[in-house]
Amino acid sequence: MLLTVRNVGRILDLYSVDTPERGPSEVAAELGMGKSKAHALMASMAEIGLLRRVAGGRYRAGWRALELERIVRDSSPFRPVAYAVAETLARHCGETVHVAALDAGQVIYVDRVQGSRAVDIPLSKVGATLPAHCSGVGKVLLAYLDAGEVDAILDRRGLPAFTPNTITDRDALYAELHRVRRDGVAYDREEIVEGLRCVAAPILDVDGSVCAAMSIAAPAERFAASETAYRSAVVRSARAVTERLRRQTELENPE
Amino acid sequence: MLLTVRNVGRILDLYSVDTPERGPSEVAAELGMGKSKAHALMASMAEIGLLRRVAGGRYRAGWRALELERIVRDSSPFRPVAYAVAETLARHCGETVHVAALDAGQVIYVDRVQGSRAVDIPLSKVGATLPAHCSGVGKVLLAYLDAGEVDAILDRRGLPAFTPNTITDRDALYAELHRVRRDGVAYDREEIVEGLRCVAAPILDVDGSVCAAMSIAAPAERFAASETAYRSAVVRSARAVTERLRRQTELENPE
DNA sequence: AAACTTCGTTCTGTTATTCTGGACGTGCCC
DNA sequence: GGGCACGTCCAGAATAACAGAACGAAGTTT
Repeated sequence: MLLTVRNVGRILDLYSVDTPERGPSEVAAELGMGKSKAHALMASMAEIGLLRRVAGGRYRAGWRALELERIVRDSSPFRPVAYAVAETLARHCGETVHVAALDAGQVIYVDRVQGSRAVDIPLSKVGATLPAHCSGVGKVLLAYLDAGEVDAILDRRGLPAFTPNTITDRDALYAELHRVRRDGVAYDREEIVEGLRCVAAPILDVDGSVCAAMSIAAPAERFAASETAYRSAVVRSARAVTERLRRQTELENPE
Repeated sequence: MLLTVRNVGRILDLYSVDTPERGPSEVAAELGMGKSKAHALMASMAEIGLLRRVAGGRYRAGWRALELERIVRDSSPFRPVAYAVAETLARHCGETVHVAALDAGQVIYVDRVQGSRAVDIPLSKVGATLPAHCSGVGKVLLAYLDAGEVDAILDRRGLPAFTPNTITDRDALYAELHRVRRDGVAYDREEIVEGLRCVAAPILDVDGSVCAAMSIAAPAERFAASETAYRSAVVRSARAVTERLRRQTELENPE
């Protein structure tokens, strides 16, 4: 891993919707590096459009994100398919449906569709990232990774607690991931937001690897009332995406 | 400028909607570097989420773009204001209205609103980048830069021709930029797509610097018929954005 | 109004990193 | 089944990045 690139990532990590602007000194202090190093990194990142220099020598997230977002959106084979299925599912069950992928060891919400009864979940905005150990989609995505990869992710990110239900013990998480592999579904039982539960299922790429996950999220009472229905619905929907992807590839590469 | 960061930028430059996937060898050949260097860079970029590793050790644009796009969108003060004004303007004139900013010496289209009579301009999709010397918005954004900065951009990007009308001579461009500063408007007279003209005006940040540009684009005949109307309309709209930004800041920081 | 702090930026020698070139294993095509 | 091209890994050689101090410019405090 190139150290300079890692530092680029650490600087990007500091930016969020709430803190959209930073200066070199600030970054240097937060990352424990010298001012001049932070400045060199940020000035360079500005030149390639990852950051942009604004008045007073401070730096904001750069415009290039708009271009990259378009490339990601238009070039991901499963995204349009998953979105269409998620829409149907959300209309059907009335809850919030998520599509998420794993990005640098974290869950990133790729799409979100709100059903008619859906409550707003501010944490799961499209493009938002969360630790993987505490959400249904996250557990699904971790469950099909090699054990070593999961270890590496946990080493880097830890198992921070969000509610009393969050799994903070490694062995407990491994046991949970084993169950997920066995059952083909993962639950989030108020492990990230109290009163919010969800059930998630894997979406498979054409090569059989798990490339994304889909989930239904609902308030705890409604979830308890419809748990089995939601469970089979999300499994069926995720399978439908997998299936459509397979057929799509067959159409493009007829053998 | 950190060399490693520059190389990250050069790799990102290679990605587009048409070529969303690359391997280390390919990148090494196109950028004139060793295979192992390209691999180290790409693997590192994947770890920070700028790229993502897909089957066969090939790399696609990474999910982190979704997060960054959201940060850019939600944290840019002028974007919501400019979008609202652009919408009104597009409804009024019926043509395509663009909002663009300068990003690493290139024009990036930040927003686009299609009017009722608008023709589709595939080059100007949101997030798309184009050289600055050949569009109305580009000339506006260059015109208010220091001469040295314009030189640096032209050194890096050159003045590629898209149509016979494209300005490819530096001195001719400098003269044009001088006119733009004097008049406060810039034209694109079929310099990027034959049959397409536009007129652009600057949007000023609260500190008086040009932070973006707005333009009306139309087919050459329609444009010729309404040139003076479009010109004053886009100037008025851009001023309206500037003015609203000023008032917005006053409200937030009352003195 | 003046001194002080804090910030972004620049500079230079020293240090640790990145780069080059080669080898390995794998999958694909001839 | 042999050869080619690819992604990945490794070790020495070359070079870029880092720390620390110094400068000018703002903004704040005295």
